[in-house]
Amino acid sequence: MNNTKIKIIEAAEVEFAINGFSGASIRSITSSAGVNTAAINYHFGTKEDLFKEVFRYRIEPINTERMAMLDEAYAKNEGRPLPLVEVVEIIIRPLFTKLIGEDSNNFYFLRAMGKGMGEERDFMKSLHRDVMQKVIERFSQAISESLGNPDFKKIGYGMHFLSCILVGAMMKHGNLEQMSCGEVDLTHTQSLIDHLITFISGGLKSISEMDQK
Amino acid sequence: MNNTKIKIIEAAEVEFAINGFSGASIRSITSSAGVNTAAINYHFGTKEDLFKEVFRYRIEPINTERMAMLDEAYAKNEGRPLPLVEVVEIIIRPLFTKLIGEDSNNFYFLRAMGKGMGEERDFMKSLHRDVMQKVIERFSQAISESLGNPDFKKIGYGMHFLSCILVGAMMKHGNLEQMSCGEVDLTHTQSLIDHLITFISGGLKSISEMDQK
DNA sequence: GTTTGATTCAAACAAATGTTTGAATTTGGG
DNA sequence: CCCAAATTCAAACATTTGTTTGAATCAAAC
Repeated sequence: MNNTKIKIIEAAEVEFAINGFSGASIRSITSSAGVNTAAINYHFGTKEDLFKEVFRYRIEPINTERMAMLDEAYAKNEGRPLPLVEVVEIIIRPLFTKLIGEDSNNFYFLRAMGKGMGEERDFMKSLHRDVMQKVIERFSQAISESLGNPDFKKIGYGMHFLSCILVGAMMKHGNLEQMSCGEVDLTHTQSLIDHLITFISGGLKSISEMDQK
Repeated sequence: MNNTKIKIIEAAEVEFAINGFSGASIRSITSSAGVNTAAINYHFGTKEDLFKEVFRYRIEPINTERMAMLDEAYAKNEGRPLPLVEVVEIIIRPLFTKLIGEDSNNFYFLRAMGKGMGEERDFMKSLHRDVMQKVIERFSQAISESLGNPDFKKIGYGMHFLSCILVGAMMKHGNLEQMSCGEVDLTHTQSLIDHLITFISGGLKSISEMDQK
């Protein structure tokens, strides 16, 4: 990919992370990328197109890895249902570790995407559908199996909470000054991942064991 | 409170809910409230001041009720640690039920606040600190007791996830067209509350039982 | 070296932004 | 009824917004 395009994408991640889609401006992105104001429209089309490109540029390798890891785990288990924590770990780990070391924009990317998921614009909804739907369906199925195929409504709630907590955690990850709840240094990615996996697995298990009403 | 002020607050909730703080404009709020463009600046000061007022107007009664419920539960239990689900329920239930029946802006308010919590502007950080800090500290303590006072770091993570999941759930609550994961009708508040309480309690419990490293 | 296509640039575009102004209107107490 | 304060209003303010334009610059192939 073009040099200018990459500079724009990386600057855009930072701006989108801090200010969200609406709050980030073309000029703040281009000036911090050190390119001309018109460069975004020339290379990407519109501001929305830029956001989509940033989203895809980062999330697609993550989703590819997730799918591959799930395939591999199922192969190793000869098609039997996987332990719940294993499935949850496959959802979470690539999200936080894939980019570490490759470049340092990782923190910003997660926050940008977390905020983007909250946007209710049409382009964001269809982007989410295009990029995430297959992955969500696949992992819903895997989690359902791990939990012994409970009522499907429970899986729906579980996946909803899982996505909520990931969006929330992504939005705040790496942002040290963030509010919430003292004491926790959200830049310690490894510890965050461990606790996230434990929390989500425990939550899903509890829901699957709920009394039916 | 003045009639115009209330009309503005209610219109602002809707606009902030759909478009976030940056995405909502003074003119869209005033025109859907049926008041003059200058009314916001006259009655509230700035756009930020309006957001703060909306936030306080809704969240303060909720927090008052939360504190009262916690006091009452402790009194009934003669000061002994409460069951975890009870504490979690006190955090969650007032958030979703307080406004139901009183008016129908409830859904919008939750989404507006959920998105607002994601804003990284200074005014939002200090607003959060002013309005939420005491409540968070109090409930951190209560949850810690319910879990048998585990390592404080675990409570930190737990409260972080709890806040993440609430923000995420609020952001999407009542927004039917939302993405995420089919099958779940997020407007069925009662069922959502039950599942939320179960999920969060299960997650917190799992974290408290984690191996120390 | 010339030519062709891709890229960059400064400048301008119209529209939307939050806020202010000062005159008009409404309100309520004396 | 009158006055003074509070409120509403249309209009304008200066910025900022996303996007477009057309000339200038660059790159590479012939």
